[in-house]
Amino acid sequence: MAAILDVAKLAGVSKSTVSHVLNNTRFVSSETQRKVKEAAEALHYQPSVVARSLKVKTTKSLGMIVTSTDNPFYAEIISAAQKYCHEIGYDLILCNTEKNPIKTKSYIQVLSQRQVDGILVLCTTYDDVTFSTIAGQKKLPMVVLDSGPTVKYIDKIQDHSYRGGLIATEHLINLGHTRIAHIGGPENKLPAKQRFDGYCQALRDASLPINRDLVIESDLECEGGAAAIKKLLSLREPPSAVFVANDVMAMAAISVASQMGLRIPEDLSIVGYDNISLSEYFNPPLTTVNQHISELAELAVKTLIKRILGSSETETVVMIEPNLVVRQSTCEFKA
Amino acid sequence: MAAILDVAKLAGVSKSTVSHVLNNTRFVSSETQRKVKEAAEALHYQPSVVARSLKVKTTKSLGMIVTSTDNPFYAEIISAAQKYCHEIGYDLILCNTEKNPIKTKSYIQVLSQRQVDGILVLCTTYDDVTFSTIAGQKKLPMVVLDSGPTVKYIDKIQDHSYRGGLIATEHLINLGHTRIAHIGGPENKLPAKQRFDGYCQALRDASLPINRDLVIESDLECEGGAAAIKKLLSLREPPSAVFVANDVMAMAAISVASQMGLRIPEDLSIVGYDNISLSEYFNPPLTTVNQHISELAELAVKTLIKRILGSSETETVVMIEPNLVVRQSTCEFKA
DNA sequence: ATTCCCTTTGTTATCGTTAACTTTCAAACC
DNA sequence: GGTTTGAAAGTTAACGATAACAAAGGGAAT
Repeated sequence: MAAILDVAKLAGVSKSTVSHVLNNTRFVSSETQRKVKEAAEALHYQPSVVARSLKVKTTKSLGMIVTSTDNPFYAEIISAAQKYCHEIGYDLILCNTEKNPIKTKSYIQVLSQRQVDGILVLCTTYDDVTFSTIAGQKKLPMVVLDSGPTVKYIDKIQDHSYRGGLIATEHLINLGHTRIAHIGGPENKLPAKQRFDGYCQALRDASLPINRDLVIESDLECEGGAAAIKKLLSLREPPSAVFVANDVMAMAAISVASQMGLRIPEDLSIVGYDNISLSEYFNPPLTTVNQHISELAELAVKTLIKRILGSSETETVVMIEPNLVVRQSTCEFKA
Repeated sequence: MAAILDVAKLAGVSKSTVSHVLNNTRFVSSETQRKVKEAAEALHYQPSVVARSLKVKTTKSLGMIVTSTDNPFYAEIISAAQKYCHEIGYDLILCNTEKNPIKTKSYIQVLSQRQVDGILVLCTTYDDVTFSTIAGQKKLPMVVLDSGPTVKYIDKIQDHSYRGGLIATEHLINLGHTRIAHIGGPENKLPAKQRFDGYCQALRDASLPINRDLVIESDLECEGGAAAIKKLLSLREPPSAVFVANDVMAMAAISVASQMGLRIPEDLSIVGYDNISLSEYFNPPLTTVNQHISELAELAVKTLIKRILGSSETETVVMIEPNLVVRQSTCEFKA
């Protein structure tokens, strides 16, 4: 591949002139500019970002660490983040930890060796203090999306899950339900905890009892949702509605409830959480809490970039307000 | 960040010795090894892959160009590809073209400037001859997954969509259906065309007529699937079964058919294609053609690496045999 | 004691950029 | 006419690794 020196020779100028015309970084006469551009064109010259990175000590690349890239919720965040990155001239290196702390550690090392300018951390289970240590030690900007406690050196963007849990449950209450179950995520994950708290608050506000038999802590995966709904439906007095902490569990729940002969929503109302794009086309279309996935992702990238560009304000945590989108998996309670 | 020279100084040896012990690339006395390792440890030394890349002219990174990263089928391929890449020490730079040729071009340029060692192209609509030209010109290894005609310089991995279309349709025929519709993908995409061909062949084999009213060319997205099923169901003589060219369209089809009062599968059997992980938990669980997504992705990466490592055999196209997984969205035809 | 060889480690050019520091040259000024 | 000034472009030292080449030193062979 042609290097800058080749272009310089062909154009009959020095390397630095080529660099300057291509980067518009100092005045060059239009005649020289023309020659340089023609030479670059003729040689199909592509500047080497690796050489450039070495010199300027910045790679214009970001790492993204995710527990699972094929879960639709994560996939949509990745998609939105990547899209925004490209718009502002950054590239994204994708890392999938599969909930494995060893892999997580390995990815952090890889990204650090690749000298990414910053890291986006999405809902990983790696112990957050370690992240903080690394962020502080290496001065590697990080922002956490969705999960993880507030921690030093790391900004955080998440949806306001407490509000989400609240409005989801209120919706069910307003429909006349009183036995409302909850299938939650791992309670050591903050958003899951907050959704549960919102659920509890809504019940309390309505003077409804919080029945521990009706809340199940699960894993945010289909399998967990399926297992949880089976448990709930085998109760002596099963719920008439359930608020599920994410869409894929909600879908699985609907699927197995249907298999068991229940009609959704007539016999059982279900509200999910996330508003992944498939929820609109589920059977029935899913009533769910909209997390504003792309806004979330975009804001995370923006925040990270700001940090990379040198902002040194203390860590911020931003919460995005969710809203309920009512579709057909919920309806009025009929005794 | 500490550089190799810092380590060398602290250990009291030369840069090359440090490099050699860290890379195990020539004999170093164990005493010296110890000193070097200790120094590296003490300084939290992380070698710079950008400097290394500049010197060795290889980045150990791959680009992945995809039309849409949040479609579950693509998301699962990306996930599998990324996972395998990491296992063999490569990193993945993700690029999402959103079917936009301008973006595609821009990504190719970005990846080339980043000196990725190779590119994985997934089902993009960018004109394939251009890809071929670039692959040949820049000597940038590429492999195409899923879509795109066979073209010079580029290996291709895909599932055997003709067989998939055949077995899906045979399944419906064996269940006694005779009015079998097809919702296909864009016919300029080879796998879509092949699935349709398989469908036709199965009908012919069973001496069933191929009814043009019953086949609809769509876009492989939910919206398209929804529109297509509406059209089919408004026919004077609607089908009793439909073979849909991918899972998300099949899901959308089931969803709207249900909304219109049809029971799935009693009133309408539907078979999808892909076997995305959600299909198992759809309502009802989807009968679908299993594309062996992770094998596909892994084989693509393997093929690309082989090319990168210098294999110069002529372009290969590998087809992976699909299989049918029968779940609950299909059943016997009852008049 | 000189030479040779082998083991172990050091020196240095290089990869392709960027940018600080020079240089060149012509017009303008006194 | 010589100095100043300023515009335009050139020289070169990094950036951080790798690896080809070189060298030092000790033991064995002559």
